[in-house]
Amino acid sequence: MQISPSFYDSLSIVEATSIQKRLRENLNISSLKKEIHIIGGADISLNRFSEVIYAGIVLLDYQTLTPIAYSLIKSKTTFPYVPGYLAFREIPALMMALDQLELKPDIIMVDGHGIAHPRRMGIAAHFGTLVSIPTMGCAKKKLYGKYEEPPLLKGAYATLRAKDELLGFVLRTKDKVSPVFVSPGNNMDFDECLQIAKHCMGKYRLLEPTRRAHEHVNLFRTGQLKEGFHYINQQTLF
DNA sequence: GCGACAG
DNA sequence: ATCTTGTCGC
Repeated sequence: MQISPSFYDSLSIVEATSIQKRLRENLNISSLKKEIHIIGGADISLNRFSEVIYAGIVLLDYQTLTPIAYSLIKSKTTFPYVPGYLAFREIPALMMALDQLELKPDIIMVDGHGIAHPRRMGIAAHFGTLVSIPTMGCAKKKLYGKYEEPPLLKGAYATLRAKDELLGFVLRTKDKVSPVFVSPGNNMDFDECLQIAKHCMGKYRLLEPTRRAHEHVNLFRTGQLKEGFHYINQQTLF
């Protein structure tokens, strides 16, 4: 057997929904009270119409936002993309990428939503209930909730909410670009989520952890990087 | 019944 | 998500 069969692939949407409702009981949105030295960025890449998915987690030094190492895994998924159920499609592969890490990050930023989800179980929240590392989500588009457009200045933000419940934030990561949506996944609170997101803003629209993860899984899919765990050669100038 | 709808 | 040229704005 080349690829581990996934339990998630056998689920129906109805079954997936009940799993989300059950996992929601395990959510813990409270301060991580821990210093962050390494942050991980998680993302997946795939060819259209293919069941093969390329997953990756890139580790960055939190202070400098410099990539330190990365884990890449090629896997398969048959669970379809259905808004609200992204976790069932991507988590099995992300779990393999995490297991393969020889160095574990203090927190992980996942490409997708945390609790900014109809049942508060976006991929980052779901992943966070399955692993021992705090998680948060950063998505490029809204899935659930309402918000007012934040000012067009980098760093400006608005709250994302459902009824009166706070779900996350809509953050302008760069002047005059569409904002990103950040929300806690598990074992982190709202303020920390926002502070971390602001800390990770670079010169691009995407936050550095997810931007680097996206970059790496794409290089992997196109054959420019190899599967496995690799430290990044910190080349010294001169 | 009609929109909205992560990747 | 991925494909994909030119084009508009700063």
